[in-house]
Amino acid sequence: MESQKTYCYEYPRPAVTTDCVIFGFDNGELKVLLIERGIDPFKGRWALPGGFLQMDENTDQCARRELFEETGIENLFIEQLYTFSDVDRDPRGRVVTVSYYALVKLSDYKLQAGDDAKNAQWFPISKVPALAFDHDRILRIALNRLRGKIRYQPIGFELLPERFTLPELQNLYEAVLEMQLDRRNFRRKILDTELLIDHNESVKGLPHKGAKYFSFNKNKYQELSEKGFNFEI
Amino acid sequence: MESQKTYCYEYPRPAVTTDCVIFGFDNGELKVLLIERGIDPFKGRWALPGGFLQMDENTDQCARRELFEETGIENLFIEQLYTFSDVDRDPRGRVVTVSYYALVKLSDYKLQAGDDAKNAQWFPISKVPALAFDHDRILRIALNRLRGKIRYQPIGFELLPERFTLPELQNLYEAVLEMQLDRRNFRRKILDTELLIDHNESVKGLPHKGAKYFSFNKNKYQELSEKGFNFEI
DNA sequence: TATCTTTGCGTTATTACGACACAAAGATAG
DNA sequence: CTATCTTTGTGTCGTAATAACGCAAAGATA
Repeated sequence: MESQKTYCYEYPRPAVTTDCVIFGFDNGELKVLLIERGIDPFKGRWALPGGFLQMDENTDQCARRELFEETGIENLFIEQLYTFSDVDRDPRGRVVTVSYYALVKLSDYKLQAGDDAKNAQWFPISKVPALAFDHDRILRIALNRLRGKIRYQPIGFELLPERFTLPELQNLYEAVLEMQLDRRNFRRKILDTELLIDHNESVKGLPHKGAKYFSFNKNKYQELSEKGFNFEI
Repeated sequence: MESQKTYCYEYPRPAVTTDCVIFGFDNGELKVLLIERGIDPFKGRWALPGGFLQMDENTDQCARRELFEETGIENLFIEQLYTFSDVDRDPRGRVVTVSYYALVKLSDYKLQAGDDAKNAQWFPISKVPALAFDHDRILRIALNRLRGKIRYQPIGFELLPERFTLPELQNLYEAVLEMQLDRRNFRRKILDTELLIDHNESVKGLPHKGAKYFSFNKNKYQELSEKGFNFEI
C-alpha cells in the first residue's frame, strides 16, 4: 500500500529538520549526547538528536521540542549554530537541517538520559564514533563555536551545577579549550569580574583543603551587559 | 485557472529561501544594497535580494546565484548569517529563510547595480527605510555580525579596492564600528601584523601629503592563520 | 606534631595599549 | 623663494593588562 501524499506545491520543496549538539560536562570531561538510530538509513549508527520541523513552530521551538521528546531535558541553554543544505546530505532525499547546540547541567539530568525507548548515551568528545549523515561535520562546528564563545561569554556556567568551585570551573575551561590555564591567574580573572556569588562554604570530606562554593550571578551579568561590559577569559 | 501543483509530500513542508545583506563602502559610508519589490506582498517596499532554493543547489550556491541574477555581482565574500523561521514571517505562507551577508568592493561594481530590470539601490546604513518582511531584523543582525567580525578577522579589506591607503582603511573601520580611532595607534596595529604589502607609491594631486598605497597580503594571512595567528584590531 | 595535597593570596617582570608631540611631504599663496 | 596649510608618518611615555611564579593557610592523615 502506497502512503498518501496529500501536501502538494507548485515547486519542489526540501524537508526541513533541526539537529542538536548537546554538550555536558562530567568527570572532568566534555561530553556530547548521541542517539543510536533504530531505522535505516544509518541503522545502528550514532547520530545527533533531531527531527522534522512542524508547521506551527519555528526552528527554535522545534529544537527544544525534539530535545525534550528524546531526552526529557527542558529549559536549557540552546543557540542556533548553522544551516546545512548540501544536496546529498541525506540519502532519503533533499533535507535542509538547521543545527543547534545546547549546554546541559549534567548533574540535573544524569538519570534521565537513556530512560527513553531510544538508546541515548553520553560520549566523551574524544571518543565519539563516526556519526550518521553529516553529523560529524555539525559536531565539529559546534565544538568550534563552543570554544570560541566560552572565552567571551559566560556560558560555561550552563555546564556546571548551580553551585561549583573555582577548580571545577577551571577544569571545565581546560577541558573545553584543551589547554592548561594558570590556577592563580584564572582565579583572579574570574573573581575580578565580580560575577560570582561567594557562598562562604567549602567542600568537606577531602584529604586536603576543600575549595569554596560559588554560583554565577546572572542578574548582575545582565545589568553589566546592558552597560556595555564584556566578559572575557 | 488554477495553477498545477505537482510536487506532493506526505507531510507539509515550508518553502526555503535565501536572503542576502550586501554591504559596500563608498564615500566614507557603509551602504547596503536593497531591491524595490515589484509585486505583492510589500509591493513598492524595499527588501533584501533573495529567492527560492532550487533542488540542485545548496543555500550557499542559491545565495550566490540570486545575488548574481539580481545585481550582476560575482565572486565576492559571502557568509551564512542566521536562519529565520517564524511561522508568520511571510504572509504568503510558511517560508524559512537562510540569510547571508556579503561584502562587495564597490569600486568594482559601481556601474552595474541598478542595471537590472529590478530597481536596485545602495542605501547608507543610516538611511535605510522600513523594509519588507522581517528584513529589518535580518539587516540588524548582519550589521552586528559585521561589527563583531571586522575586529578579529581581516574582512574589512573585502570592502576596499585592491589598493588602498591607511586613512581609507581607518575610515572604513570608523564607519563600520561607529567610533573614532586614534590614527597613530590604528596605523601601528595594522602595520605590526605585517599583513599589508607596501606599494611605495602615494596618492598624487592632493593639496597636501598623499598617503601611501597598500594591499592586503592574503597568502601571508593564510600562512599565519594556520600557525595559530589571530588578527585583531 | 609532622606531613601531604590543594586552595587561596600575593608579587614582579614583561607586554600591550591609549594619549599625545612633532617632524616630513606635498601642494598653495604671496 | 619662502611662508603656510593640511594630512601623513614616526616616536615616546605613562598606565593597564597579562603571564610567571613564591608562599602561606586549610584540612585531612600518619
